[in-house]
Amino acid sequence: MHERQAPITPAQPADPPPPQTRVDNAVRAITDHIHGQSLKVGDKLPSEARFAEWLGVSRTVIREAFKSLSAMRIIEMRAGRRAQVCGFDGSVIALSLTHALRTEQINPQQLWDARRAVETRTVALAAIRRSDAEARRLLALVAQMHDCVDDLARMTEHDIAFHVAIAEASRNPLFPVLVAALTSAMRETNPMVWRQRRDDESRQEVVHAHEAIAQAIADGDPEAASNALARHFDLASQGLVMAGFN
Amino acid sequence: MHERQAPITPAQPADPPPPQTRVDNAVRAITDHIHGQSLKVGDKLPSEARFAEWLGVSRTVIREAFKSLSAMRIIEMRAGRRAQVCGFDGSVIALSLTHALRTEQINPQQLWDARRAVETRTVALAAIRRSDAEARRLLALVAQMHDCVDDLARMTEHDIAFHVAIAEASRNPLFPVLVAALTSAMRETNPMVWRQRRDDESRQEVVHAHEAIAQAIADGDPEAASNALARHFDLASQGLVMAGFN
DNA sequence: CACAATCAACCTATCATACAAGTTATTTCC
DNA sequence: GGAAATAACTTGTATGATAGGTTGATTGTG
Repeated sequence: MHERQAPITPAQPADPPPPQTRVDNAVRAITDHIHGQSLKVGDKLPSEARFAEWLGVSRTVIREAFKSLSAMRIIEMRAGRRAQVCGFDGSVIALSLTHALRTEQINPQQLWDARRAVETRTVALAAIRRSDAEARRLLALVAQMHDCVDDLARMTEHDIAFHVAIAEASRNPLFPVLVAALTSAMRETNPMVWRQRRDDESRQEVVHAHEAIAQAIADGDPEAASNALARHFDLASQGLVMAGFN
Repeated sequence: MHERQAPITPAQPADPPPPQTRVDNAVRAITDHIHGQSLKVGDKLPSEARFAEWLGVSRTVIREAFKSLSAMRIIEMRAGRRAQVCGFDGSVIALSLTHALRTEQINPQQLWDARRAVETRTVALAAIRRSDAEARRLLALVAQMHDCVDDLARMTEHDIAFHVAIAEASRNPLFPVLVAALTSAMRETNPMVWRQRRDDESRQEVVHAHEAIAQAIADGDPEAASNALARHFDLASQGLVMAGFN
């Protein structure tokens, strides 16, 4: 009779841990190299052949290891030149989330809630830390949104740009990345929500919500910014329900 | 004289977009297949050979595409059996963040701030939505922390488990993933912070902060939970400064 | 000497083939 | 009918070859 707390995460049927392949080892060796040599963004890695020799495996193995790291945007590969350490962006996270959405492991509602958590902080920080140029830029972005309430694609891009711009003004490089990832993962579901707002008035309402956020940030009022953001997200949530997500 | 708004993101030297390789195409074809066939977690993919035939490329190309997707945990590969669609977990995000930390694209302070943003919401939601079993579990986890203030490794694992458990109680599957990712990315820097707290008293202080959070959640008091969390993060921030990050 | 064209060396992208080893479905034997 | 042997398939790795991109050195020229 084994005592054990009911685990929240239902102990998976526990496939025995997949045996480490040579590619796995190579991946570790390569990341260790990057870390060990303190390589920074843009630094070049040794060639595939070199690693193959060092690790005593075929180039095939190194190739797959490189590709793995390239997929995770840890390195960047291009024909002819040596791989180099890659800059940090949200695309991996975005892809991961997109896949989770498509396979119904999470739903849009939950994604919006995560955005709410993150952006509640970014707007507040932005209101405090934004530069004047950033304030102007936010207002300009909102102005542009007015012009494309009927162009779904452009609207979406402006929307993403707006929220990322706020995150940038928060002066924490992690936030633009997270916001970009969470937002762009919604690219596939957002159109359905937007289509719920048929009349112009209803659409302008959304733009006005953005306007209020931009204004509050420009005013340097974190409280007002949070409130405006909350209103924006409530609108979105309302749209989600109308579109049949819940 | 070209007019243009000063871009916040310093327009990179703009390498021309890397030409699409066959592997890139294969990756897209495979994800399209998953999406198109509405494959769900655990579903099997066609064999590498099949894809190679369909796309008219060598198995090498498909292999690297598979490995890419496997690195992003979109599929899972194991010798002998066909690849299957993979479940969503935070390990990709965690790896991405770890790499960003190591290459000094972000710093621990910023990571903590992102956690603060996310967890401020998870504790509040947990206080509202937690089941009784989850409340008991949280209190039990804290109790275990008392016993290992001198065992850095166990402490770290308990700490992560605690915060993830809260995120699970928030009933949004995205949150455990995000929290796990953000938390475990700190595995490398946390020890340095912890070592700043030499005396037992100072360490118990940290445990007590956790205790307060768990109690507030058990009491179903979101306000108190947020406050307790804020206190916990202030303590951590203080530790970061002592350890020389800022 | 500066500068541009040329070339050699190196590197990645892809292919074809081969074989070992792990999994799964089938068949065979008791 | 059930268990063991086996066939068919699949992934993991190796080898060797070639095409095409990149880079830096060389060379020729104004």
